[in-house]
Amino acid sequence: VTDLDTSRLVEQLRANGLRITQPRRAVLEVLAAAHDDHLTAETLHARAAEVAGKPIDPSTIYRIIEVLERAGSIYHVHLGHGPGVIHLSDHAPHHHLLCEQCGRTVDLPLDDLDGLIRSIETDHGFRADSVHFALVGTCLDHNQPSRNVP
Amino acid sequence: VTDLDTSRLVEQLRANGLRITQPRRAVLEVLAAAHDDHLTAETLHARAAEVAGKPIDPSTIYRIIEVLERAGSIYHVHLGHGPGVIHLSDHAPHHHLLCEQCGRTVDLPLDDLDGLIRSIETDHGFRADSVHFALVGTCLDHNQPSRNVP
DNA sequence: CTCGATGCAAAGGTTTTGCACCAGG
DNA sequence: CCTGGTGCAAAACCTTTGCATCGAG
Repeated sequence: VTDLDTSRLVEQLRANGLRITQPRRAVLEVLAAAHDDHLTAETLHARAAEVAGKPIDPSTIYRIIEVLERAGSIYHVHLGHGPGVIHLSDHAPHHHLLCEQCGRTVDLPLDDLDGLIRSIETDHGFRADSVHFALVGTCLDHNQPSRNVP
Repeated sequence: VTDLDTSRLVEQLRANGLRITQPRRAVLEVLAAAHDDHLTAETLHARAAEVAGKPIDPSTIYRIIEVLERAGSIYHVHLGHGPGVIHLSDHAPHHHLLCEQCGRTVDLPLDDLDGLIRSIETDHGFRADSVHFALVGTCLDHNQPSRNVP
């Protein structure tokens, strides 16, 4: 499964005339393995370096994120106060409930919001990006350690 | 109206045992005058300094924001990729449609979302902050390829 | 070979923090 | 007065950029 995901991502890069370098391959493997996790650039950096077996420069990670975003492979959004988070764009569409207390994100199935988003588009002429949605608030127990917000 | 707002904010500070200093008063006046604008810290800083008639240090602004947030007077969220935005917490509840192309926010009436927010709370144990809502997407005037989402 | 991609280093914008001094109550 | 608040300066934090070099195709 992970290998298939990686190959597919590699194809997406090739289709855009981009080179498959070692750092890029490592990033793609990490993303494919992360499934629906929301990685920060820092986490992605650390994991990719581990996969590659050698250090990768942070700036390279950010440039790869930019390239992948333009290629349509990933999304990158700032949900709360902390760093931006990244995930593959072709996962099951979902939204994020972001707890401001602990920074934890809870996934919300698309259909919970689908009707709303549609009506906003017709009523307000605003096309909501269905995977970039974040609803900020507080989860019931906000004592958990956070990845995104201290 | 603005004066009343300012006094009320001053009372909120006093109630929390906080001192009414010149920079704080200036910030409160700016906030009261801003109505439902979504100020960045930088804008707040500039306006407060103007109101005070003398320079205020940026760090002071950030500390005031922190204090006001703890006192419950204001909210402070990061809607998109840019800096955080601030507004009073007791304005007419509304939500934000944030255009990623132009950064413009469109207000969305509360009742469009009220049912949804309620059902999220019961279904997911997540209390959405009804004034902190941001739906990221693209407004009609800017239906072009995005920097973030091609 | 050639151009795109990387590493390094430095700077960018936003926010936080340490410390000595100032001023509100 | 006396503690909380401020200004200043420096750093922390996340991210971007310039430039020389490297390596994929």
